[in-house]
Amino acid sequence: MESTIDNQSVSRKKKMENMFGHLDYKHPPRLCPVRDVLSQASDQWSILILLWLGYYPELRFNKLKKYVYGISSKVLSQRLKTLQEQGYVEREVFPEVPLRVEYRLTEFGQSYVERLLELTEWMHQNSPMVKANPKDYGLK
Amino acid sequence: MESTIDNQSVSRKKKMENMFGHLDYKHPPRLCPVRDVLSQASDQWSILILLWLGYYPELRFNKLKKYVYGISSKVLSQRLKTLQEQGYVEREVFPEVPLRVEYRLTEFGQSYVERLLELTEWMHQNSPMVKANPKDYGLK
DNA sequence: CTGCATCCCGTATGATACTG
DNA sequence: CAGTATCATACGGGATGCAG
Repeated sequence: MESTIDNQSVSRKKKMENMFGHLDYKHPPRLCPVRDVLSQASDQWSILILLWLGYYPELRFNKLKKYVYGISSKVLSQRLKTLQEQGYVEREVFPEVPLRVEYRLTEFGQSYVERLLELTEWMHQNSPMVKANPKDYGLK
Repeated sequence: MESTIDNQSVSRKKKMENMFGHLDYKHPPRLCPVRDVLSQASDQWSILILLWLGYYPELRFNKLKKYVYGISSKVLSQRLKTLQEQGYVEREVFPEVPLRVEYRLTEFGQSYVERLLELTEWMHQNSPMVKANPKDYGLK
């Protein structure tokens, strides 16, 4: 039992050292997976957007806006832009009348959503808080 | 190949339906694992704090502050408080002179850090951006 | 329909100083 | 040492309007 915890601990340390370098806070690495990357795509809105894009093969702007209930047009377009730049999302414009724009996950995005779902699912199953605090998200 | 993608897609949908209910945006579930839980513990500072607490068995306030370079006392204590309330972190006070306070992960926190590390490690290995954008985090 | 521009505000954050 | 209090500020994000 204790050895299991130790093994986990050792595994964690190894992983961290691989990512963060020698872990000397006086000389931190130039590249930080958390600060540089994860923080760009782990906020509430981005996660919800990505999950919905993982559920449907493609989604148009206003459809997405409905599913991610509560998000504003501005924030949605901002997040989509960032997610696009970071390589999670593809945007395709169909020059029809009226204009049609479709968003879909890239392969990289698909892969990220897999991990995200594992994390979210685990949260859903394990956190006592999620079951204790039902809320209304400003739905009308 | 295509069937593999389909299977992934089916798996994703199943997971989402389990977590989010029937996925009707007009009648969203009262409980949302992303909005209620994950968003509380997936911001940049919380992740870094948790990772460091996963690396060391326990850490004192100022030590933690040094490792999570760039964080202010205020924000650190705020996050620790939240993480404590959410059940990720334990706080122990030793009424010595000078005062000593130690923080450590709960079992739940340990478990979360495992998942966080997987995600972070994957980010580190897969994102092209993390390698493309070296930065200075205000270190002196 | 898509989604950007503008205005506006509350909160989060950072710096500094101070207390138990 | 471990935080809290205060102040100044930056940023996220909502509402509205409009352009392609």
